[in-house]
Amino acid sequence: MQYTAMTNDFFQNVFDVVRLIPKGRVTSYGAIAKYLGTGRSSRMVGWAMNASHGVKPKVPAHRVVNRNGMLTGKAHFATPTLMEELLLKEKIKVKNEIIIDFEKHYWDPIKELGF
DNA sequence: GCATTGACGAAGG
DNA sequence: CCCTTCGCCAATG
Repeated sequence: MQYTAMTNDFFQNVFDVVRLIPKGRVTSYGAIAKYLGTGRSSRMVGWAMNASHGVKPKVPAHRVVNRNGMLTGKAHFATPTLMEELLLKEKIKVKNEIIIDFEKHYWDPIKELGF
């Protein structure tokens, strides 16, 4: 596959940040976007995740949800239940496609990694 | 090349 | 509290 220079760079950047998310923690698309400096372009983060399938070192996309803690991207996984299962393995409980105690598991790259 | 869409988010009604 | 609009930008039709 061939992306434009900018997107390719952006994608790799997003993947790198997602891989830095500690186990049992989650973050939001907007937080990643802000950390990367793209700010409001949170959609591009989601778009990047869409290309994360089959990427080599595995990208824990299941640790990335929207700002409401909703598993909006679960439909894009191999199976509709895979995302919930992966989160559950990391002691993150999910109810009705929403992460319980989302703020408790929230991991902000800007806050944790520093800006 | 214009219109629509999207794993988002904030603001307005 | 729910719904709509706007911004953002790449991909797709």
